[in-house]
Amino acid sequence: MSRMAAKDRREELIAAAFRVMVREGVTKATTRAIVNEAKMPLGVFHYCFNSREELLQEVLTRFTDRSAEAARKAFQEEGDLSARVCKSLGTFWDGVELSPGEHQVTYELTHYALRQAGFEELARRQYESYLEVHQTLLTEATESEGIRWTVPVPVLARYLNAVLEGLTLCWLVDRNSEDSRGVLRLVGDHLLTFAEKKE
Amino acid sequence: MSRMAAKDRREELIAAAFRVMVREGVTKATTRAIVNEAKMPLGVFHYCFNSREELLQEVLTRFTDRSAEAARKAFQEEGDLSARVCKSLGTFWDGVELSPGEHQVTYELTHYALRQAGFEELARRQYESYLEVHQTLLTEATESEGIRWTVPVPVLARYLNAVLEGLTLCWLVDRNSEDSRGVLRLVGDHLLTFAEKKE
DNA sequence: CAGCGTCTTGGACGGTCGACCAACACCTGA
DNA sequence: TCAGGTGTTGGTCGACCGTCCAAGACGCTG
Repeated sequence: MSRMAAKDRREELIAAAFRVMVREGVTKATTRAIVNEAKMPLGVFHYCFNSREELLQEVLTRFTDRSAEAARKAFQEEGDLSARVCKSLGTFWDGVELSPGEHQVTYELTHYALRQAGFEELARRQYESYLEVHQTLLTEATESEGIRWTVPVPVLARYLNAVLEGLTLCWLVDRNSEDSRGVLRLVGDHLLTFAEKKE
Repeated sequence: MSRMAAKDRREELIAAAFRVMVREGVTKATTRAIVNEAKMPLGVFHYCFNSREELLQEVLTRFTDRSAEAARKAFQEEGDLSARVCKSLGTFWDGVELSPGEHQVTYELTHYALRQAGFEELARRQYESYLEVHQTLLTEATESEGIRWTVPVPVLARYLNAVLEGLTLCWLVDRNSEDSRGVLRLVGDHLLTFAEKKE
């Protein structure tokens, strides 16, 4: 194998682990499966990582950041509040249907973290990040649209997060897009009822 | 060990597996952990089950039935529609906070089933059951309250399922009861806006 | 009592896993 | 040039896993 800095190999291993997880699930992402995906000999693994858990930690935080980034990108800037909410939800959902595996893995990682001693904090950070993104976007809308929310923003954020996560999970199982989008419309309209013109 | 019919041992093993999963997670429920929990020698396992997967199948379907039963029980029969919806959601939530482990396992089993070749159908049946319970209860309310829903019942059922599952998942991670109950109130009120007096 | 299903048990097999290590190859700077 | 830090490699270790089996114990029936 051509010589490569340990740092670079770490990144490639993380990317390989990412692919394996999306394709086959978290439990199947063994050290051997990962180095095989990266086309590296097994010995490389523990030269770059102290343990498999260290890799998993890294992957989980990247997934979390990735989700947050995707959510932020889904947030539309143009049009009136109604159009923006509708578009944002639609864009989020397109992402789900486009890459179901990635979303599936985020759930698996959460449950893995909840059961792994010393990993609970990572799961907590994951959901803290989710909620924070929703809060930020809700608050941003407040300023740019000249409205205020008639319900506490943390509650609204949790509501949105719950619906989106629950809906995604259900779709991952039964793939019923039509009803799912119906729910999305329901929630979008519902959200608008909490927006009140300022003054 | 005292003599016992294979059928009875099966039930005890299923119950033991149930306990191990709730306590330590699905992946930790190995054949050895299960027979140990049941205080039986290892050999018993494959005398009662053809494979570990056969046990898991059994446990998953029981969990599914159990959830459906719990949901049906949470459905309140007394009072007007508003009080019933409010009480039902409250009862469901009390169940979540009372036994988080059980709910956590249902998610783990879902994701396990989605990744296991030949098990996808079980996961599908699980969520089909969830949705069906919601539909049934919504339709029941239709008749006993003399109303009709202004939104297709399957969409409403999926909405409820999504919120409850997503909210539970989020709570399992961050244990924020206050905001969770706030969301529940939001959703309860929202649901009522879809009820329309008949004629 | 003998015979025969049913149940019990401890041990063993092959496989996979995370982790580790000694030996070697390479590159750089003194 | 050569010594020492850095990267590479294949093999190996002990642990744990699901599964299987032989040998025997039990209890009913004829």
